[in-house]
Amino acid sequence: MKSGPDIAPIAALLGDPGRASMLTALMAGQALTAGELAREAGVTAQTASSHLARLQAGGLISLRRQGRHNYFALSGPDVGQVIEGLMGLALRTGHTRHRTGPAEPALREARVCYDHLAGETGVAILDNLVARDLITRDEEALALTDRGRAFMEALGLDMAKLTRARRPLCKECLDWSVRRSHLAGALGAALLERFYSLDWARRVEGTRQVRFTPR
Amino acid sequence: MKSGPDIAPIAALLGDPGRASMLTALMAGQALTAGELAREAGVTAQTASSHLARLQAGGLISLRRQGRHNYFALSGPDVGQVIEGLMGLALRTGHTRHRTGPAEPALREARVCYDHLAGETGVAILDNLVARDLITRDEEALALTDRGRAFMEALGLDMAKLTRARRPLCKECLDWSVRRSHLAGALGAALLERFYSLDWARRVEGTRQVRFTPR
DNA sequence: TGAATGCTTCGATCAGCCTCGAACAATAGG
DNA sequence: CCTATTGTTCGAGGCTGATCGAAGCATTCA
Repeated sequence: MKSGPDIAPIAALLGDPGRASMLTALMAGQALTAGELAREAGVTAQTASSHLARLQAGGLISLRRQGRHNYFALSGPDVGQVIEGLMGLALRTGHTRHRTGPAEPALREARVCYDHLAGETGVAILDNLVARDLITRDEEALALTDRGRAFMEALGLDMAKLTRARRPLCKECLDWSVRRSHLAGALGAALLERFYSLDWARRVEGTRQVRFTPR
Repeated sequence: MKSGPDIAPIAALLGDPGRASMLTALMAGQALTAGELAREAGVTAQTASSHLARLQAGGLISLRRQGRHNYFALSGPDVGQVIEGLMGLALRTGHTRHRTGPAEPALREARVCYDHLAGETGVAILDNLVARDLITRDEEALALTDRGRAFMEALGLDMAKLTRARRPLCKECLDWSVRRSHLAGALGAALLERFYSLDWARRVEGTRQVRFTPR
């Protein structure tokens, strides 16, 4: 009778607190070892191993063996998109985890959303780009202008390469903390990468925080 | 330690086959009674009642009592967005429900995605609008042109009212069947509504299918 | 080669919850 | 007022799955 994609098994994978913690940790975009993920989720190594095997079987994460370490990462940006969407839902429906922890203000300020910049800084950057007419935002839809393209090239981005990629260049990503959009897509990812290499920004080890140097 | 939104309880709500079926049925955008949802999910009324109470407690659906009927509907467009995202993930990771049912081709052709048009027809319409320069698509980001605005007004849409609404006017929504974007947002919803009132399209009772009259 | 580290598999336990039968409450219609 | 319809609550049964202890592989290092 029923047809089409079956969301229940995938949602069930996201529905366990341990697995949700692991996936949230992987939202930072970098691969983590099984041990790190176990500590992140607050479970023993055996339990984590079982969870990770299940997530991998479900196609949500990918495994890369390297010596005696097993590095796990999200299997694609779409996984991150769904998780961010769920975070927005969780916020709206009041499912917040315990009282607001100490690290939260910093996360609100600037954090990594899988592979691009999120938080108030991310939103501010997009606003700035729009104000300078480097990106047009017509009713929340984004497009890079010719001037914007030149600006990005001047910044050292290989726009031709970005355009060739199948991935959408500009994409809006709704921020669960600020409730406004920030820049995602191939351009968002490339920009953050460029910030790192220019040393305008640095990751805070082991978290999703991003700290900016005076710009 | 942990902070921020907690996605696990919400994902767990989506992770039960019965509840997933109910929510998928509600993706059609119209409110359904408890009995209809029970039939949709293939469970008894008692079981459905328990599921619905849980979904409501979780904030994913809203209840409206009307006589002896209880009408349930998704609590907002964001719920639909997340479900569509999960459908895309399910498709990519190969979680399809049984063999392709008889109704699937029709759903692929044209269906309702919460409140706007999806499927191959939806994608084709967006392509057409772009080709006629009524909407610009720069790297997958959408914006209505002045000509497009005039076109929509000529079609009988109250653009001033749509612009006033807080909801984004043009938004892209990734189609899980075609793997390309179709038009969502306030304009997408208004367009579908207009198709109905012009009798260019009709809903197939009890499904998400949309059948078009010769246009 | 032996020891240590990182991770997985196996087995057993236990809680959570999905399910439905039965009973109860509320509403519409005659 | 009585009955049919619709929906919820209660209780019991059954099953999946989360969890961890113990043991087994694989890899690195001395």
